[in-house]
Amino acid sequence: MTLSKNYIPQEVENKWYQHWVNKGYFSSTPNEKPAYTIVIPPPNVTGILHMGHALNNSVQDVLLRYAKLKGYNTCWVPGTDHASIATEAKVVAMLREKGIDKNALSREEFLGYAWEWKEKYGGIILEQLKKLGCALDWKRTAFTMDEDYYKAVIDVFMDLYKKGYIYRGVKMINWDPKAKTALSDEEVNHKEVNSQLVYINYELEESTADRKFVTIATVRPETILGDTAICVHPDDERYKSLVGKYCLVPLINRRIPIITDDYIDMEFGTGCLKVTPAHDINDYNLGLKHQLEVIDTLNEDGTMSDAAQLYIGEDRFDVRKKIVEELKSKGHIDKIEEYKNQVGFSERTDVVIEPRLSMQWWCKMESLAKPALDVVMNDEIKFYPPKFKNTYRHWMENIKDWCISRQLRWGHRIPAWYDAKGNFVVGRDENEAIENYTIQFTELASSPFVLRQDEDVLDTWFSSWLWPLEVFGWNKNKENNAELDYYYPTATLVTAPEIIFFWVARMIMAGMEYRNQIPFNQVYFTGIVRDKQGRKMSKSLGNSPDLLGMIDNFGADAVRFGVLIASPAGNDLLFDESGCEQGKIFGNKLWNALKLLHILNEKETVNHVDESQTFASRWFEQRLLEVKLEVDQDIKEFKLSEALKKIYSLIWDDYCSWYLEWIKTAQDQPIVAYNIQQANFFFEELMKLLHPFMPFITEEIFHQIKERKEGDDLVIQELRFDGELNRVVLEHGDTLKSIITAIRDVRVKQNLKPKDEIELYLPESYKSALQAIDSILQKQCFAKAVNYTVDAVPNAVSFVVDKLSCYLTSEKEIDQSQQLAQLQKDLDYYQGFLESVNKKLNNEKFVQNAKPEIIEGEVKKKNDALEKIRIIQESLTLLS
RNA sequence: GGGAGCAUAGCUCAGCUGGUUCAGAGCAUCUGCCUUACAAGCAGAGGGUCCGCGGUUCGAACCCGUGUGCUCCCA
Repeated sequence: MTLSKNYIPQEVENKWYQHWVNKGYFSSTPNEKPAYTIVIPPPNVTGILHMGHALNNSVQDVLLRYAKLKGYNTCWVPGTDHASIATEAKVVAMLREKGIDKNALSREEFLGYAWEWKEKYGGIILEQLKKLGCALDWKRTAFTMDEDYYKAVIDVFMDLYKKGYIYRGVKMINWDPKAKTALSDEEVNHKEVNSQLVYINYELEESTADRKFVTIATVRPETILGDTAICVHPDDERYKSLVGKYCLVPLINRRIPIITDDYIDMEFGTGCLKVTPAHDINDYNLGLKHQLEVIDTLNEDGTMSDAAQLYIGEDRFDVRKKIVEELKSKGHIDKIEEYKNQVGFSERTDVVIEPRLSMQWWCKMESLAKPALDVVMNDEIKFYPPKFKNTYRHWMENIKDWCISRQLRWGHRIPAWYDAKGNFVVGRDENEAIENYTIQFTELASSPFVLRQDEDVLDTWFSSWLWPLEVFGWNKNKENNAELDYYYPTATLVTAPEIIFFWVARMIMAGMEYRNQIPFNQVYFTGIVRDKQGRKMSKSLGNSPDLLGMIDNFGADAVRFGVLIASPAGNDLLFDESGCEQGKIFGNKLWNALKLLHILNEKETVNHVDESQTFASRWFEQRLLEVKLEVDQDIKEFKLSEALKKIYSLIWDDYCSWYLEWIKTAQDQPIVAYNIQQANFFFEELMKLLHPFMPFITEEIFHQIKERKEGDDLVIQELRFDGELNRVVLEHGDTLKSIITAIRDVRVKQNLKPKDEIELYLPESYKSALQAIDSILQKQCFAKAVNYTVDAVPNAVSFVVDKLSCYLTSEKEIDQSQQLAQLQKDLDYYQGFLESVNKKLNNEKFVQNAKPEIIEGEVKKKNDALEKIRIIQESLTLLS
């Protein structure tokens, strides 16, 4: 086998993904092993892969593949969400390009186009997840509008309606004038914007000598056309005389009363509030209280309605400008101030939300929320990081009824039917509705009647809250559902904190309501992906990098590396392409280690004759076990970047820089059989450990280490944790590394070339411990000999490693001054250190209060420092 | 307005129950090396008022208070 100079990901990634899928490695069926289940947070069918997905899915893939390594029967369910508002917007835009108006189409025609669109574009993101290497069980791919899923959503609606949770009612809702639909509170983003606070004079009906008008302040001057009162605080001395009188709305001269309410903030503006019950939630409540008229001056598309009297059919924002000009020219403006205020924007269309009175379907939340709150607060479901428990509790304790209807066509159509008079019944289908109608409205049903189904659909989250249940056929197979029993509750949900209320909370509610079981054991909230400047990556900013381009450029493994290395548990992630670069370079390092192994495998082998020849392999075996244990713990705590860093360092530093160098032999020299055998074994183990993070290259290397039988693939291997850690061997390894590094440092400082021969002297007292490693030392340091001595060595460079005083001699001249300076520096350090330790030990209070083991430690430190000072002073005497 | 979090090397971040495994890692920087796996590399090194101030303590990056700056969530 000849290997290319560098690793070329493009040549292997597709091949292995195809192989894994063909072999069915990702598809799971219940068996006797424990299950480890993840359901993917279903991306929108409109979605294409962006950084958020890359992070989220890389994390899930790591967790899943790691669980596989630990012997679980893993199942990761893929799928997509129909995303009613986003998809409908896409379809409408597509139709517009074709010159088709949505409103000219029948419902069926529109849905025809929508399905066509979904079939064409809806699977793109899933294909992209394959590129990323995600070990998804494709046979289980689900869609929230699949036939069975659709039915489950309708059945849940029916059930909650029967339980009295779902009702119909007129309330102030968030209206999206672009999508022309109601939104839930969670779909509204509040942003601070620069506005103008316009002070407008309303003429009094009965003006007096000193007062002809009242002045109100508003940021929405166009809404004055819907005003039905002016309200002041009952205690406001300025306006007491006006209460109960009337004034006139400018331009239209509507006569409106001046009322009082202690809701008014006397400090804000002029202390006079214009009341527009149709267009503000607070004004609406005031209106209810004071029985004010409600005048809806806006159409559903955000233009002025007939009721506005003026500017009919013109857009609300155009009117805002025009009306100010008109008010100005007619002398109604007192002044205009710059003002910052919070404005709601639609999560999906980003247009300014209109508060609007509207008849909608609602779901009562209180009794659903209670058990869902409990299971999180008592840690039955664990949140990582736990700080999100607070957020969750706050929302759950202040939960409001959920507006579940949307004035859209793409989605689950509300299963309610109306007669000509507006009476309604619910039913799974028309027949059931008719049946229910004849029961509920017996008299009306006795003469011929026509039922018409509600035109609206349900909120998308009203379907996705069933995701962990219905992907396993919860509603489809109500009885004896072995799949659901086996895979549910799922193990881990990996998601963004942004959808904690939208989705996470509601899945917990659905799980508790319908199975009295939590839907997942733990929730890991990933951080928000930001760019180098710390800005959130978003479509609108256009600062999300082109992921497929990056995968083409660096390879999927490198992109995963770049994302995961920057992803500390629960913190935001500052993404920078240099991480991918590092991943690519790491891949290349692995490739080169493989090449060296090939070379070593070709060598003649010899059996070892003494233990020091196998020390390297015995040491690395311990390091490997040590890191496996640490990584295992890190992954349990979702410290994925920590885990990856440890594996990276284990491979690059311990395996490549130390271990392979230690066992390597000169070109014409044979290699110790035990070492080369272990080197291969370790490399395989390292590939297993790294595989969850970088699946492609590890699989490729696994197959390049040696010829393998059909079906002997890395992806299905299990990780071994053999034996107990031998700390003595690890310490010896550390000592060995320290001595080698110290000698290299001396060489640099003394201008000794790596190949200038030296002779090494180590303390006699450590002979028994060090002899096991001195053959490595000799080879690595290019030492002619390793000697043991009790005395200081003359004409030598001395250096201190741990508690060892070492000397080396060379043919070449030693630079005394350099050596002197170094020793003096060391001496100063240790004397300072000793002083600080003595300070503690001489402090009575320290000795009284500190724990015994701390004091013991300080005494030990003191003795170590004294020993080192003695050694250094001895060397100094020798030099001078 | 209410709540949560963050501030440690030039950059990105670790740092558990207060004590030397405490001042760390990676990247970047500097120096020397074309040493036959790897110059996408090897070897070595430098680099910090642990945000400011005050307190608790024998002892504080860590605990408490306070100020400043930033981020997020909710209304």
